[in-house]
Amino acid sequence: MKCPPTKAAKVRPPLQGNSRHTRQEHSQEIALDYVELIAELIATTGAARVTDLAHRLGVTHVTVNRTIQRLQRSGLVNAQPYRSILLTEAGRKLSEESRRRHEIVVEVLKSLGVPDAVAHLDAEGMEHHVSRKTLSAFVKHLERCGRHQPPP
Amino acid sequence: MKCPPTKAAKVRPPLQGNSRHTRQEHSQEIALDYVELIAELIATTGAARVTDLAHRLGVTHVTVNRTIQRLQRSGLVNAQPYRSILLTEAGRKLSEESRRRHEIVVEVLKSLGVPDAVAHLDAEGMEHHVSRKTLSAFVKHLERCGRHQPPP
DNA sequence: GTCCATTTGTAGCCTGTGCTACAATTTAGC
DNA sequence: GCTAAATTGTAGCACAGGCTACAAATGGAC
Repeated sequence: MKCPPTKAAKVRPPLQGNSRHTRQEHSQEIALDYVELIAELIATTGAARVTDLAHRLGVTHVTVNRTIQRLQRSGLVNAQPYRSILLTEAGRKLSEESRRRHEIVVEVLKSLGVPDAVAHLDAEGMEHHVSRKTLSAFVKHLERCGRHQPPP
Repeated sequence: MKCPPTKAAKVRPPLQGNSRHTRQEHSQEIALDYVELIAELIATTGAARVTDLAHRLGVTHVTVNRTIQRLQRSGLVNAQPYRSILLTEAGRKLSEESRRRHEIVVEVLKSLGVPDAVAHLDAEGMEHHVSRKTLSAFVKHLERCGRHQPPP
């Protein structure tokens, strides 16, 4: 025989210590980037087109296309062939949360003396790794500093 | 004909805006995690074994094995079959840099009121996105706070 | 020295992201 | 309405990271 239950199907590895970057998290980060950018494009230009996304993300339209397909499968966007990409309710919610998070991180970086431009660039990468607790600590810090932070 | 130079071989896309997460960066992050962990294991247990790495990273030994092969190709580690993994000079240097960066991020988070445990977890993800300039702003901030930060 | 558990390595599969090349559709010009 | 350019979609490749299943080596117990 070849494949017995193998000891209770090996439920899942223990995942002790740091178990982030499970590839799933990586694609989740990418999903957030897309959703955020789609929201921005719709807000500023009225539509989220594949070419624009590709341009802004620095990838080809093919990559965008396939990622959009994946996002559609997971219910974040609503895309029909040859038409502008729309966000679902879930996608819109996610984009707003992501945007707020992004702005908070930027404000915190600036409050620590990081130059504006750098703060925006770095926040883009960091924001996906800021946990709930850290985020709330950030908000409290901004309140202490008397800095403006976006409403929840 | 099928494949003319296609307009100067299309040197590279413009990459305007945010062009991070190019998959290359992702694997670079993973490389840093490995190198850092290898250094830690060697320091604490005397050897970096595949199984330990797998355990700590929350992946199977197979994944570790292949990643190690990749790291060896890029000259960061020195691995021989069935023997403990060693860091090359480049790998050691990278791991120290990474470690210092990690500690700075942790200290900054703590100085902002993030609980210890959370700070360590979040720093792990954030540290790879902290640019040189932001890092130096962090160091200055820690000096202002009178917090201890690791030497360069 | 032999046997068995642990550790390490290999084969082969899936998914996700990147690409080039090419096909189909839309849009704009006429 | 027809044609050409731009946009979007599809096919098929490469590579990295994840896995299971299985093979090989190492290291102790005896």
